Amino acid sequence: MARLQSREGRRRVSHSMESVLTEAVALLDEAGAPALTFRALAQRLGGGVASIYWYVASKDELLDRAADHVIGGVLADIEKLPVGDDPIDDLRTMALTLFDAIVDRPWLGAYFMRNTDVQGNSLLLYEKLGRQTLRLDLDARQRFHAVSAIVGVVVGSAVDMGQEPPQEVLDGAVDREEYLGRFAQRWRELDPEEFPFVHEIVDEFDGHDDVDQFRSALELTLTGLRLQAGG
Amino acid sequence: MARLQSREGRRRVSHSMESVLTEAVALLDEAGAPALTFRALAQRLGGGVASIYWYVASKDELLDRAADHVIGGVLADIEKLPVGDDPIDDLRTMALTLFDAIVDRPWLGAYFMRNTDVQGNSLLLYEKLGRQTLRLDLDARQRFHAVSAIVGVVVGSAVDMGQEPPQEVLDGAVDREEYLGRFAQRWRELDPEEFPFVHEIVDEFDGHDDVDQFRSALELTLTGLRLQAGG
DNA sequence: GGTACGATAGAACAGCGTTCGATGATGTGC
DNA sequence: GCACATCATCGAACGCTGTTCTATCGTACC
Repeated sequence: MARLQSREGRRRVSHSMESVLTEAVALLDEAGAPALTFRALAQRLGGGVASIYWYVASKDELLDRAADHVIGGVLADIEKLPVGDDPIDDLRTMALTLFDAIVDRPWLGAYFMRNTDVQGNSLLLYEKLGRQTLRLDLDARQRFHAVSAIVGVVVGSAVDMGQEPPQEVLDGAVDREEYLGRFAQRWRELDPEEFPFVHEIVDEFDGHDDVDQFRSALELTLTGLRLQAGG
Repeated sequence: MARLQSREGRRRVSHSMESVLTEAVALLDEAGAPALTFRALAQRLGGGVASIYWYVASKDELLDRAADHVIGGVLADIEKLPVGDDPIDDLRTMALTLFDAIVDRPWLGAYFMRNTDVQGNSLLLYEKLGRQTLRLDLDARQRFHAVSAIVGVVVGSAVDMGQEPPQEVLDGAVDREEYLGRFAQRWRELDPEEFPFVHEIVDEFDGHDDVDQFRSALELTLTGLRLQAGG
């Protein structure tokens, strides 16, 4: 795709929507949201800054499309999943797949399903989730709310967990374990009379597993949903 | 508090942590996250930009503290609530109070409970929520997960709903109703064969009430929790 | 009254998203 | 083979941002 030619002057590089999004996501994955700048992206693509504006109208649109690009991968994974007997089991599997993608990409939460005009994959994923609720004994409103609830749990948990850690963790100077441990330590020093709950759960918090935490939250919602659908 | 004096030169203005946070939150509430800049804040306080740095070390810390400032109000509201017989009913009320505060402040979701060192109110709120779970028949891990789940639902729903609308809505040129209606219309034009679920719920989506949506999501989680606690 | 310190502020800096105008490359009609 | 419109690219500039530097003011204390 890259045809470059020059009489003697500087190179011209030709991109494509695909390559722009791929490199944008790569930047985000490698160094987090602040690393995605038009200048950094242009350098990676070997071109000029303004060229990117031929593909997207703004940084917001770039992130919308980058998000949808990632969701495309998630969607492909989800479509590979076997269809089970129990729609709620299928919902759980799909939610977990989505969670895995978001938890490593805190920026994704804020842009998921933000503008379905340019986010065809997100809409398809939404449809895929919703289709499971069609197999349950619910009315339209309950179905709408059910999918919203599941997406809410996924996004909420992922945002809560995946927020950009301070620089020291990103650098690798301090690992996540130790970072959490510091907070735990601070919590342990609180007055037990004033903070009985914090003391109750501090050991659980210290060194806890994000996926476990998410699974539990999801399970509560799915249990509620199952009950609503009549067992 | 504001003592100003000058022989003939320019005024000097004295602030306070309180006034800095109050004005910061006011800016955020009036015009959204992008409106909070150090220059805008300084002008509002009638002082210079660099003065703000005497109170906070960075914009991140400013937002951490602003978030906690708002949560302080939420906490006060929650402490006014009567203690009921059913801890789950109390959890619902508290979650709704928290939701109300976050839904109008999308930025809050991202900064809530981010750094408990400077967010004493958030920690107190977390404790308040958690204390309800102490009245339930659960183990420590379940309690930890329960509170995480509730916070996740609140933040997830609020972030999903409250994301900064495009400029036209913020200006008031287009109201929220119409903005949602546009998406609904686009959805109605999709192929019903390919998007059966979207068609099923599009009327629910169109003109839906955010609070209803959140209540439903919360109810699913609370139902699951009640079941987990043994009815 | 000098002096230390709490608090304020203007100016400058690097980096950001975005816009502008110019220019290279490409495909079409003749 | 050549003009021409269009697609795509790019460097430079603009206004804005968070942040830092350095200088200064005002107050309380000995």
